[in-house]
Amino acid sequence: MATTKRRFDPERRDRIINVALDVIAQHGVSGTTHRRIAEAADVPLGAMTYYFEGMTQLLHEAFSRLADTLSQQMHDSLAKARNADEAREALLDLICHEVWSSERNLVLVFELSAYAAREPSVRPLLHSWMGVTEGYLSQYFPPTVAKQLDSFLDGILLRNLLQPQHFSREEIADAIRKLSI
Amino acid sequence: MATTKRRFDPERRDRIINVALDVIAQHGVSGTTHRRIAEAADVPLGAMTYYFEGMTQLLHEAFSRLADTLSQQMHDSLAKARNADEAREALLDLICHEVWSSERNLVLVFELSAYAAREPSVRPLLHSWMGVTEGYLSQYFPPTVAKQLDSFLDGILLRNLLQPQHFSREEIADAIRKLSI
Amino acid sequence: MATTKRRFDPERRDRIINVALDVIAQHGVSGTTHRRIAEAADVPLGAMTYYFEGMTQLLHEAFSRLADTLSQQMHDSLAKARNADEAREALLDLICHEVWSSERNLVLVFELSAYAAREPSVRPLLHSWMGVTEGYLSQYFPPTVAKQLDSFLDGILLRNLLQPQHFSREEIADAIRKLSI
Amino acid sequence: MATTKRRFDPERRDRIINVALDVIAQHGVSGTTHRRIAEAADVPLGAMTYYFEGMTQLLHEAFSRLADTLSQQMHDSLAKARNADEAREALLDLICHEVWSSERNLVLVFELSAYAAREPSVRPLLHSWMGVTEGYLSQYFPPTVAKQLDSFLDGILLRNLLQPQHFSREEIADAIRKLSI
DNA sequence: GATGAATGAGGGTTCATTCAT
DNA sequence: GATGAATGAACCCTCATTCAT
Repeated sequence: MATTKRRFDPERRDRIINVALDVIAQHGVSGTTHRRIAEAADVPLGAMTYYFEGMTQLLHEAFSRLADTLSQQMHDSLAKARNADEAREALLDLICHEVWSSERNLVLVFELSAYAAREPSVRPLLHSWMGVTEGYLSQYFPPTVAKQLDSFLDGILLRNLLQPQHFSREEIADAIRKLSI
Repeated sequence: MATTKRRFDPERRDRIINVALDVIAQHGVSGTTHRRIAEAADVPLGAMTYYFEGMTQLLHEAFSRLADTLSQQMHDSLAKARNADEAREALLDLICHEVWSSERNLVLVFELSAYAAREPSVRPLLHSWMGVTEGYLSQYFPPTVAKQLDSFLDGILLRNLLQPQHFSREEIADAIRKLSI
Repeated sequence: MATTKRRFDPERRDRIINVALDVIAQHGVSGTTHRRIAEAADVPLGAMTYYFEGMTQLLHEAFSRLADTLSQQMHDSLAKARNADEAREALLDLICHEVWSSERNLVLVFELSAYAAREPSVRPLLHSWMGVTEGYLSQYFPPTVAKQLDSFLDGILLRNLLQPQHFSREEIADAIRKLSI
Repeated sequence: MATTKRRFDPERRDRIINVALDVIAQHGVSGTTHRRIAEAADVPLGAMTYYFEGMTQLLHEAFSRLADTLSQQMHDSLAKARNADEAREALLDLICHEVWSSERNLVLVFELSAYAAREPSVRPLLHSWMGVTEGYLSQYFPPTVAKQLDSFLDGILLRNLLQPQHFSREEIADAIRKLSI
């Protein structure tokens, strides 16, 4: 068969990382094994420790990529705002539609958080994307308000994942307004 | 032999559950094994599946106890409030001192959240304690405000765990005030 | 509940043995455990080692009972024969209908045989019922013929268990006739 | 360290199967464990599930090999017969000397039979070698006679294993003659 | 550079058996 | 006499990792 042939695949390392995130999202860190990733990525088992020092390093790289992706997506959403009103609107869009509408990302953020909670060396990854919102917001709001808005945002995410009925856009808009008057 | 004696320890099942939470807090769900729990609880390995149907049931019971404990602690903090002002103050205390000052609980909440994200059957556990705050707050504030305050609270928790420098009590009080005017 | 009450059950030991045979028939010696028997017999687990020295003794007693039962059934079938012709007919009935029509017995005989093959101390159990036929037959046929008939009978049993399409009564009758002319 | 060396042993899988049969012969299916086989085959425990899907598959392969071996041995014994007389003689040799003189094989056949009695998926293995004799015999005798002879043969085997004093060659020859006149 | 074969440590779980009651 | 609670040994199996190729 043709497909059995050894493929030249220079981006294999990259693909493994992405697949690893999929596996984490589906089975949790606890259910993430070399074997499962290798199979899902259609890569020989030996490749796992060939490309990565060990499971720990692989997890770090995967979570690192997650943080980058999230940061980038948030950047894309918030960068176009040019005043406080547009920032509020961008924030609203961010929560309701774009980044966080994907359950995969939400789940991964929890896995990352739980992992970071026990592994201080990964905490910077969390700061990297958790700080993005605050950074952009502080262009238009005082630092304290930016922090408050950011915290509220995070709280919404938590609820959205875990509660069946989501916040309405109106309720969120109202809170943003009150916090940032 | 002296050490061969059968021990009489009627609260062993209970203790195992508590120890299990410790192990989860320390090693994560992914690092939680029968063997580790048994050793930490000073209990023979065979006791694990003697007292619990399997690892799954043990995790469920452990998380269930966590949810109960949290609910109870939050109840104790919030129940004494008798008007909106006291509710605000109680909320503030809750965040800054009591329940959430323990890193153990914070970590466990993340583990529970990540676990619940993939295991719908445990989600009710999350609702059970996440709803407590909202319930009490809605005695003194309109429903929407109660939800907003609750979300803000959750966001604070997330930050407190993951960011080195915590919110100041003043900043939190300010946000609560603005959201609940 | 009424059924939970401790019953006075003087024949419990007996019942356990019978149930043990059922369990062996269903799961094989390899799948026969104290727990399974206790559950099937509706008897506390502790009773198993209370009534029986150990698994080995229990197996011996169970197989012993099997041998007795088989001997008795064969006796009942063959004892009424009063001449060579009736003996032939009884033999035929034995094979086609009575004892060996039950798959349970066939299966148990194989389990017993396999067990006896490795455990010389149980072999006498096999002789006890395998000798019955030969004993009765030797009343009407020369010793060699009796042995030949008996062997043929055993071969038929083996085939009946393992082959889908059984011998016809006619074919068996023919063989019996030829061997015992 | 010297003993840490990875061994190159291309026929290991094969050897494991053979050793598995030895273990079954010695301890029965019920006493056959990965550990015992691994030790007897001088192979690490992990190799058991590396080479075989699980215990079930290993048992199937082992019994499958047994059936093949038996078929082959019987084939070798019977194929050279060129007429009814030589077939009778070959059959006699088969019973008295060659295949069935090994107690190991006899024991294994009982284990296989008992196993097959509860596991329909292995029954074809039994047919494969039980049919060999009948196949060869039917070249020289009518179908019914072939079946009768085959059954008689099987009965002899059963007795040979379980009874101390074996049939004499003369008695067997006599029975064969009478059945196949 | 890349991989499939192989391993040993450790995973969850089952079990016959013991013993205090 | 009888039992339920409890145990430790052994079970099958999975895994990250190593190493010869």
